[in-house]
Amino acid sequence: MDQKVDYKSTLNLPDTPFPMRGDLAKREPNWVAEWQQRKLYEKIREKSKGRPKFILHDGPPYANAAIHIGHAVNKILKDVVVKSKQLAGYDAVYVPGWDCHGMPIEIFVEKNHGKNLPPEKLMSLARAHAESQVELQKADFIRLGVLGDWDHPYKTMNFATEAAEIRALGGILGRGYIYRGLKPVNWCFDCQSALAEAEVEYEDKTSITIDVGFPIVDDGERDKLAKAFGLTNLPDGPTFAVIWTTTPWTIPANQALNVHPEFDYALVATSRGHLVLAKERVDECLKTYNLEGKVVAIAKGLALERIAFRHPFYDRVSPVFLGEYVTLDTGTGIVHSSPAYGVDDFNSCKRYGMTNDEILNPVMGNGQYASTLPLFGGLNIWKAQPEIVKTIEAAGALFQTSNFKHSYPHCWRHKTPTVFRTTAQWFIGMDLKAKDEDKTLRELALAAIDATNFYPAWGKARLHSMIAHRPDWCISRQRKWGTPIPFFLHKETGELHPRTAELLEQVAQRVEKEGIEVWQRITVEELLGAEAAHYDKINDTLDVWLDSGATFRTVMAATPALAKPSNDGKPAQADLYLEGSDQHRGWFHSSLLVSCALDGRAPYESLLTHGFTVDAQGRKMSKSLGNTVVPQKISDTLGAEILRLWAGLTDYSGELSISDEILKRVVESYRRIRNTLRFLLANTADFDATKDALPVEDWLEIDRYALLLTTELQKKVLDHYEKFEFQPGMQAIQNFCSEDLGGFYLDILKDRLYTTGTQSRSRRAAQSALHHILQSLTKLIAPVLSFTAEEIWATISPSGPDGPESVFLHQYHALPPIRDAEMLGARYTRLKAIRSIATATIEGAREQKLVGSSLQAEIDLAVGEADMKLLQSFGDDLKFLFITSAATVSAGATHEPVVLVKPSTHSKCERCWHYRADVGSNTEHPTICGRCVSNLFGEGEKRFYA
RNA sequence: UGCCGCUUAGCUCAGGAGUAGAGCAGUCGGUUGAUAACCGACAGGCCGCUGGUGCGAAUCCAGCAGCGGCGACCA
Repeated sequence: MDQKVDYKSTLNLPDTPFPMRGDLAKREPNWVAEWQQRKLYEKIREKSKGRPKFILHDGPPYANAAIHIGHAVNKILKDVVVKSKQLAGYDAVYVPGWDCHGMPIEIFVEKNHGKNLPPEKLMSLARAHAESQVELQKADFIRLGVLGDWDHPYKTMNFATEAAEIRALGGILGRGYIYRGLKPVNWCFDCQSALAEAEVEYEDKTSITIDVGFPIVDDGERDKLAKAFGLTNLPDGPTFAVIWTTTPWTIPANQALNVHPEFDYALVATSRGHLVLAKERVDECLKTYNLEGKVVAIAKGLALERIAFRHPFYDRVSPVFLGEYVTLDTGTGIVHSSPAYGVDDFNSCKRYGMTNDEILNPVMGNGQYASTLPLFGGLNIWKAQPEIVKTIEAAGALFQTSNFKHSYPHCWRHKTPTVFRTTAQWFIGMDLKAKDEDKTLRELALAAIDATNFYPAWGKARLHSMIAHRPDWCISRQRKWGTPIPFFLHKETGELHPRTAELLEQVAQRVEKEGIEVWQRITVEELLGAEAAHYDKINDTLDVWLDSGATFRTVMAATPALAKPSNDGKPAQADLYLEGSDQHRGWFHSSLLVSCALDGRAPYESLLTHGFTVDAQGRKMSKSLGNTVVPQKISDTLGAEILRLWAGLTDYSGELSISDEILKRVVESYRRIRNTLRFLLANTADFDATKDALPVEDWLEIDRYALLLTTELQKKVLDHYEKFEFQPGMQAIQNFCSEDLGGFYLDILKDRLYTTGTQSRSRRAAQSALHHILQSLTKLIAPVLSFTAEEIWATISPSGPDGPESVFLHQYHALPPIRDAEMLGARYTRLKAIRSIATATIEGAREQKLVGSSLQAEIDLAVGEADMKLLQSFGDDLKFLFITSAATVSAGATHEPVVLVKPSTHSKCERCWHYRADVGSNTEHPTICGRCVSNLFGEGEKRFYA
């Protein structure tokens, strides 16, 4: 053996086709395509038959425009939940859905094809547009690695769903919750429709404010006013009740003035006559009016009741009504009341006996004054405001005008200011009781909230207070692209047709076949025959929030895959609804009300909420700030896997911040996890668990300890997953890879894996442990790092005739039990403490250039009695634990171990790199040590601990 | 304006009355048999601010600030 021997080739070095770099952006689309081609979702369903179902019912995104980061977060979290439940042994079904009716699509169609299209034309264009948007978003969702029944998603515009919604409407009506009422409702002039609470958002708006004087009507009223102020006569000259408003456009509809019964009102003498103002507001008002004034008399608001003033420019009387809602914060303490355009105004006027017919409503649905309105007919109300101010001024009634910035309701679709407008609408009454219920709908909903689990817990208080305070739900819309409210009203009485339930079913059957468009074609005669002459057909549509709010019934209960067995005759609840926190007033809310109206309980057992995405500074994402992060771009550069890991590593209960730096950190985390898994793969490449695995009892001690750490990790992570806490789970995995594996077990293990006999017990024991760790970790990361887990799985279990196997067809790994867990934990906890002292000391020696690699060092550990016993118990294997060439133990003077490091004086074994006295002891192999000779040609070294 | 939540190292997050923690990033070094990887050491924090109760507060209490959310009839 004179020739140089290639000992390196005798080592068992890592070997794997699994690349170090994921090349995610490029390779992910292949996985996605493969999942689709192999019908993975269906295979999982097949395999899970008979297991308990876990239903995460998808909240339908609105079918409009490409997805943004918020959509991505939501879908990824849903996917992580579903997969974690699937791996936990459930049949975790996921049927994605889309919200397809409603304004944005209708607006889109109007923009592109013009207004005033024939209804059926509009609807077919809307349907086609919605369909295209569903496809667009679907592709983006699939690209994120989300598994679901993408071939059979639900759409609220499916004929069957539309029909089911009409039946649900019938159900709610049948239970007695629906009524028609004349009320002020939120109104958007751009929608030309009523809006629900959830469709209104507050934005800053600058309004024109005016202070307007309403002159006292006549001598009779002057006397009453004098009396109210305890005067015998009202002083001569003009007398005004002065009001302040931020909505001059409501002045033409003014029909009353409101004062607070308890407040003091002053009669103030000024150069412009006598003014009635709240006493507390006098000084400030006079200042703004630039007037000197003197309080002549004081009266309680109560005394002013029903005294009549005159409208500033119309020949009309405006009486004083009492209102508790009047405040003294701003204004004059007197509020002008236009019952058609304010909730309080409406209520107080009704209380004073005003009939519906008496309420003036000169503003049309499009925001213009009716042509019949004197002075301003045909004008847009916002544009008319300066004119109104001028008119008031010309009438000598204007005391002040200025601009005022305040928070004001806006349409969340159009972003334009909304108003309250009194119209006849259909409502679901919050405080109504069904015939067989002793609780009101509101009470039912509150009780249902109590019975629901919230993640995080504060969601409960939030939804509770919303439901407790919300007004009745206005469910009718004056639009076309929506589920019709197919009612017939009696022309004289305004009553619903007595056979409404039956008629609804007839319409539902038609809709089931022809879609909601059919309502446009159905004539009154067709359904009512001879009665037709007495009935009007309603053309309102339903609020889209009812579409999505009813999906637990129209979709979940109607889709066999989503239906869980029910034990009480009512459809089973979903296990979970998971949406952004804005859905407390959206889908969580509407679903709760519809479900309580129909079934008297919530449609879900648990609610999970996540926050919104913000940038690194915590600012909201907005196009104008230029801080938006586009999911498609991340998928195409870093890979969707990075976005998934970002979601998994972020505490989603608050805001989720994302930025380039944050993503960079996520990429680092990804590499760490990926490379650890790669090492496990590479060192078990020649290991066939079915043939080579050793029972735990035959492993070396440190292998059992590694198994113990893995068992603890898996338990911890699964406990977190159970509570939908992915961030701490993923962080634990990351730490496990760095600390327990990279920094300890794997580092120590390399010598044994590489140098001992390929099939030796020592090596097979290590591989047995690595096998279990790999199995466990791969499945633990799979919910979040789905692509990577699948790639690992394909490496572990190569393709069968059916293509590569999927990790998602499996469950979390069942780790073998460990008998001596407690003892192992104690031993190695102390060992690691001693080890960190040793590594620090070796580092010191390295700095002094005494040693380079730790294998150049020999250490002596001077320790106390207990530690001595511990360390000696490792016998000859002790050095392996410290990755030194030798490790001895001696009695130390102190309790704390003292480590002595010296460079080895022996030669370095060419093969195992240990410095040993027996290098060259075998003359046939002069450059390697006795240990290597034995491992290569003899019985192999005996190891028991490491 | 009211209520709720958050505020700990450059980043993501733990901890929760008793001498500040992890991972990643940074710096330095080792290794070159996980190599665009791996190992080690080091450095880095008035634990948002101000008070209070404790022997002792990042931790409990009060107030304030910033950020976020929700609510609000400002006619």
